[in-house]
Amino acid sequence: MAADELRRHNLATVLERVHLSGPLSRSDLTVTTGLNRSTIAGLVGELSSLGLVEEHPAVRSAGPGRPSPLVGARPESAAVLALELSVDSIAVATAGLGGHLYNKLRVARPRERFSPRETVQDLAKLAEPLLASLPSGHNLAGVGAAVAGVVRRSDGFVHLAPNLGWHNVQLGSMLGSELGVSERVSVANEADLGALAEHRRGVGVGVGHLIYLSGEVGIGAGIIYDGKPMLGSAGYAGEVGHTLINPAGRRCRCGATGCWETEAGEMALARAARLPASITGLDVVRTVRDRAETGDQRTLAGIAEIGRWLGLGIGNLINAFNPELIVLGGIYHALYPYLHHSVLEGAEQVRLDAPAEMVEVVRSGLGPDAPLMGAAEMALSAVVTDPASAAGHSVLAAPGG
Amino acid sequence: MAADELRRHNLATVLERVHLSGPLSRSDLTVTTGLNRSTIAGLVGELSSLGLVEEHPAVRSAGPGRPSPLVGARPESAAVLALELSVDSIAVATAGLGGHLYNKLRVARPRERFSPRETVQDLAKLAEPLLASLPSGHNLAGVGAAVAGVVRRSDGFVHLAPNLGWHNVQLGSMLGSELGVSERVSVANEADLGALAEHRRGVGVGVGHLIYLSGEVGIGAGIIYDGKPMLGSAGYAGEVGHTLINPAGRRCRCGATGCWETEAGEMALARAARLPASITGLDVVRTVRDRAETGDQRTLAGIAEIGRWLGLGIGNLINAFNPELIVLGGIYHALYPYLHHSVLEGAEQVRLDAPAEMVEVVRSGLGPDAPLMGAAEMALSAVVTDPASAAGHSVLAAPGG
DNA sequence: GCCTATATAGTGACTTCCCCAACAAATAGG
DNA sequence: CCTATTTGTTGGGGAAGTCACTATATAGGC
Repeated sequence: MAADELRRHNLATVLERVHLSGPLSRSDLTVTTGLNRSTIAGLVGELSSLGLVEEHPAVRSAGPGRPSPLVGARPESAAVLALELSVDSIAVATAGLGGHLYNKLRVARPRERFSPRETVQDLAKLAEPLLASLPSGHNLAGVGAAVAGVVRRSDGFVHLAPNLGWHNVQLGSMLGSELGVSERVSVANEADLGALAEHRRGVGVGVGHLIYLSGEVGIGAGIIYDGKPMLGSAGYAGEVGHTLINPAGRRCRCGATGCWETEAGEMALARAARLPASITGLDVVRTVRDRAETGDQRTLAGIAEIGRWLGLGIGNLINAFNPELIVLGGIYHALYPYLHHSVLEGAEQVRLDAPAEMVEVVRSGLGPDAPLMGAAEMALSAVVTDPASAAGHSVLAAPGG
Repeated sequence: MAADELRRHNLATVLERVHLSGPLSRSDLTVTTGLNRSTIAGLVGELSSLGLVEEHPAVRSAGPGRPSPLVGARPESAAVLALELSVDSIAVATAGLGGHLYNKLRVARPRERFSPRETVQDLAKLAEPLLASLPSGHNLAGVGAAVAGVVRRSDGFVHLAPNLGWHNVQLGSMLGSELGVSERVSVANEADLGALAEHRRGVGVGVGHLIYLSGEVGIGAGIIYDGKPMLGSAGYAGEVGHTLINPAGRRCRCGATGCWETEAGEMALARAARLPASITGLDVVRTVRDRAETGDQRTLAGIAEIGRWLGLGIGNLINAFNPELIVLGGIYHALYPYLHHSVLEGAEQVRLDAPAEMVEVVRSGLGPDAPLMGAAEMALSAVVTDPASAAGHSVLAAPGG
């Protein structure tokens, strides 16, 4: 490691703590980073002169001694635009350093096939007022997008998004040109970003190893390994929807037989809950939940059945990844109260070599917005990782919205 | 990161290159580390004075310019003892920094239940002559052990080793006291170490993401993620033998139904190849291979069947981990020529969202010794990771064997 | 209200480590 | 034998973190 990387690394460490944990006193920073007081002073000073953090006089005084000023992130120093392209809706949000959420907007969409161009234009229209209402003097540091599909991170190329009907779409560059953003448009898989969001702002804060399961039409997993997103060699890790779990099962839309999502996904739910074929799309989960609320036995049994299959697959994931936490998002978040018993039952059916009490299965803390929040966090990461070079660079090609 | 960690980190980087790639010229080191010539000179000098590396005059002269001396690891500066506790054999080896193998000894064992104490004593007896024949002036830097079981790394506690009939064994400390070694006895899972070995010395050199499959009685996976062993939160990642793959399948020894190893493990092989029940243990694979060599159709069909199941599970792992390489060890190494077609067939049956040509399935390069070599590498890692503090510390409580 | 103990910030000297530039050394090729 | 090229060596310089000392601000006891 070169000498200048040391400084960058330490700046990033300090900014990351402040970004993730909220305002911290300088002495907190000394303790948690292990760096010297003088060093922290220098680092905070530099971050402060970059405009990324602000020092406030200490508020609460906890015991004797000179009070330590609080170091807090300045949200407007790095604002980002977060986008979500999901099966049933698109959403936009603006957020700032420190996790501050300025605004959020979600619009339902029918499950028709929208072309990439239409979708990108719709997103830009949604984003316009949000960008315009950002505080003056803000600095747009980047754009992040969550897509329900298989994405190459390096350039935001969408290999495949079956539920959007997309195939080989240059989404990254399309978003960049439509939004008038010159660089730093990052695109990632919905589940991966859900995992990131839950790890940073949701139920997974402080948990080093977790798996987020995004159940929409299919099933996707986002994996946090040792506190960092685990993407695999090309970014396709966690594509678990079509893992084989039941060779004697039903035929999947993908052509194979017995894929996990065929047994535990939305279509399996509709079938197990005996919904009429007329109910489709978002209405599947809505109807199932409504009926479950009334205590309808047939529905509850159907939920339990897909819960069991979900649990079996979760057991497999636990054996493979040894996580501390499984976070259920998407439709599993919506149905969690009726689902979690059978999920645990299914998971316990798979023999675990690790003591079972080491894993917890919980409901997503951020709910349907997890991927969107993850997109914001991803965009903010560029600033946090390299504060010195990222600060002050606005990403807009031309001023104005 | 504190200031002194920088030096340690750079020393480790240089020593690691030399350890893994063999003798390198100083200018190679400058290029690959990105550090300055002067810095490399200083680092090499320090490693040299610690006795860990040696400089030799440049041999081959490749073009004009002043020849760059070669920096090579000194094996005797950090020798290690590697142990393997496997289902059908135990093995010991001595190796030195740079991957130099001094000696190796493997002894077959019947598949009876040996107590931990017996086994440890046998290992110590095997190790004695190897330790005695190490070059004088050697420095025993540590001991590494590979076990076919679920191991807690921190203290070498064996939770479960079904094929050894063990349960909650303090293997680490038992080995330490039996060998007269005061510290640095590390114990790990066989498959994890197989993966490490293949990554460092086998077919996976230079491959950042690979999965090693160890097929003995059961199936275990060792995962290298981004060049580093992926252990999971508690070290139990890769325990894939009992992942569910066929709910309509046979009952597994573990009590569950349709575990992967029930469909693709050794017992499944014996059944599929229609071996008489009298053939057990090591003889299963031997017999199957012998019959396959003669072209026996029934045997070949049986191998193909378990190959297909193996491939299906591999497809699942590819979807979950997105590796670049799958390395087949254990019985799959032995049967590879008759197996690999059906494995690929099975893997292709699972739909991959990543382009399939990005994954390769290959035969282990180190064969049956992969876990043993991995144990050596694990023990050497302590020295490589922290050269300054590790050098010169011998691990033997008392001199002599 | 004042004093003391405690905890933390500020400051400047110091050390370590890496980088750089100039020079020296060793080789290939003409 | 000379030149171009590459690399080791050396000493100066700068950046970053550490340390010791001093200054400051609070809590709590008298």
